[in-house]
Amino acid sequence: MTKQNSKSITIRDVAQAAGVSVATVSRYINQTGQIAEETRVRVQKAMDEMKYVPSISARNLATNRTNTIGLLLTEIMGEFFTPMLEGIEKVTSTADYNLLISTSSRPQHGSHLAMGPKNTDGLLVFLDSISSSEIANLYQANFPVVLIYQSPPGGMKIPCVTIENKAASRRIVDHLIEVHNRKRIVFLRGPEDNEDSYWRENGWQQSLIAHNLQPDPALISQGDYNREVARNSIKKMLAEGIPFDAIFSGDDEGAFGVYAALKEAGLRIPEDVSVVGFDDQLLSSYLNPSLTTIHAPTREVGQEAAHQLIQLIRTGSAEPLTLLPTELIIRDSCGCHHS
Amino acid sequence: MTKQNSKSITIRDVAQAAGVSVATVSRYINQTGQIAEETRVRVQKAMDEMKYVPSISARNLATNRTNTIGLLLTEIMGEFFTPMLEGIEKVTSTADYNLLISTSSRPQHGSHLAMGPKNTDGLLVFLDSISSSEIANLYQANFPVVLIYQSPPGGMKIPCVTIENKAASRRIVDHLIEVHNRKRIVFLRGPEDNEDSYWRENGWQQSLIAHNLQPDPALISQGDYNREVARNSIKKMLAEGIPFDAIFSGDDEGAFGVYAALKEAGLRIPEDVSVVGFDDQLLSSYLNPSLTTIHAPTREVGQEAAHQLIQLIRTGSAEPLTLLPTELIIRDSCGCHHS
DNA sequence: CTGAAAGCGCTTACAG
DNA sequence: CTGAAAGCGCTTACAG
Repeated sequence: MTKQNSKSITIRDVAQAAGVSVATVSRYINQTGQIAEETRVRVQKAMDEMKYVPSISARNLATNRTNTIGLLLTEIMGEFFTPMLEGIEKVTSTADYNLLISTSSRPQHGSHLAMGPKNTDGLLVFLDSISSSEIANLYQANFPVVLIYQSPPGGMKIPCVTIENKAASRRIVDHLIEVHNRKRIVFLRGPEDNEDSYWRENGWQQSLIAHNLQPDPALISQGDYNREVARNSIKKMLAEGIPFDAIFSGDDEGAFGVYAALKEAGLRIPEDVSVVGFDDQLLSSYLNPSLTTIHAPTREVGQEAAHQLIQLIRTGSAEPLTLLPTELIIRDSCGCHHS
Repeated sequence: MTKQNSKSITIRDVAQAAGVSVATVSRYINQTGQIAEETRVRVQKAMDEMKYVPSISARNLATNRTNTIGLLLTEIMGEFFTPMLEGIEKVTSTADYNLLISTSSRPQHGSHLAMGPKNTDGLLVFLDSISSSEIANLYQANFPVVLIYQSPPGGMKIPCVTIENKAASRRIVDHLIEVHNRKRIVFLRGPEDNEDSYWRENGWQQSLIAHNLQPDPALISQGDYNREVARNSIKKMLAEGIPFDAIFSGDDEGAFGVYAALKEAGLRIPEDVSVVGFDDQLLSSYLNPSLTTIHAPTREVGQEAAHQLIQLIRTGSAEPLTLLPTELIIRDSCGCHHS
């Protein structure tokens, strides 16, 4: 075992060196209570000389706070996830919170969730990383939680931050129909029960109806927010001879798979098939042709969620629902800018 | 303030309910020491009924361990970073360690580094996220540290995990020369003092020399592992009329910028200019043309680093240097597979 | 403005 | 196999 600071210096050592009580040192460090100027100097000097670093564990135990925020995920998902993490990290670190990340609950002897009131001050819960009943437990314990990309189950009043899906989806499908005269537009669904996907499909449907086009169930297929799944879905539709002239993939990730499937089939984008996505990942503008999509402000979602959680921790209340605006990004894959 | 568990249940409550001492409950939870079967049952039952969750802070204070690993970064960098984080997270969570992430040191009253012996059991230090003197401090305190993509400064024996750069770089340049008959090959450097970039440049140079081509300083330019910087560098070279027929970008990120610059100039890849990179990011295979590059096993780097750190924490020693192999990935941008 | 002391919830020799 | 008790390093009423 590596010995860690065999004789770590404590607040007691500092107090002694400065000729004051530990209470005074504590007050100085935490800037709580008045302290004579002369005393401050002595304490600071002692701390500097001894290179004192407070014990977080002891502080946590004494205050019943942890100063850390937990982030719960199912997995760290590639491109999509990174900007969100950046946003979260930026806000939490600025507010002097530690960020604890956990992708899977790791039940231990006598524990239930890897994170909770005992080791965090509040939780950021991404999508369905934990079950509704676990959310309910936290909720009942009045423990600060903010949901990301997921609205609270069954009537719980848990703050949630997510993005506007439906109107944007409707707009992108409108574009396909009105500008590019597409009539048979495939919708590639996300994973089952995914809220975003639900609203995106809803937007797709409304657009069709508004243009007197009948939503054809045969044009709805599984994309799962996954390249390979999307790719196979399109291959299958092609093999089955289902006719279509455009594809609205529930997310960009799926659109990448669509590109592959279409390419393999010798179909051209956008001449033969218009393709549009949702998310506006980094990659999307680099595709050939560049992908027309809807920009989801993922980074801002992360920031906003962290903000709300910190506010919830500090004041006891937060915005019930934060709906971040999305934006239509017209590029080449729909048929625009195309000679 | 949100009240957290106003009356949180403790080990004392469990002990009382089970009719044993707290010592026994502690032993049971930690599986240290023998306990009568009958007693175990009673304790477990009490824990279940009360939904007991141990206080991490108290445990940490008592044991002087934190069970968390700190990850120090300069920033969370896009695509490149994600796989590494995945690798790290996987290993740490499997070994039941918490992962604490910090991108910037946030000096507080009386503290020096956001992470250290007081709140972590060991540190994963990525690139130059902290200064050499801080590394030296940790080293002298015999605190477990593993360096990622960076060798230890001045003779310190700190374990390091990184990738093979030079031989792979030499190989990719060889390929450009031998297979595609390129003669004026640009090298786009990474950020100043970046070790990887140094060795990649070294490989580039050796390949040229081995083929009797004089390394031309005019062909070395700044890429900074950054799209825009790389793009501007190439635009500048083009404007200055410096002739070249291939570009070896120090990393894929820069190669993306190269694509943009070449495209703007009306130059074709690979017909007019071969382009190759280093890293093999997710995006690279999706570019048009797909990017010939060197695969850096970033995910494995993360895993391996976490492994080494945990070993270091537990046994007191680890592999001094772990050099992960890289692999040449031939795609289209060099000129292969091109009719 | 400062100090003595209790308490936060665990772990761990030390006895038995 | 089990318990009593000290100790981990802080914070925070309570007095003064």
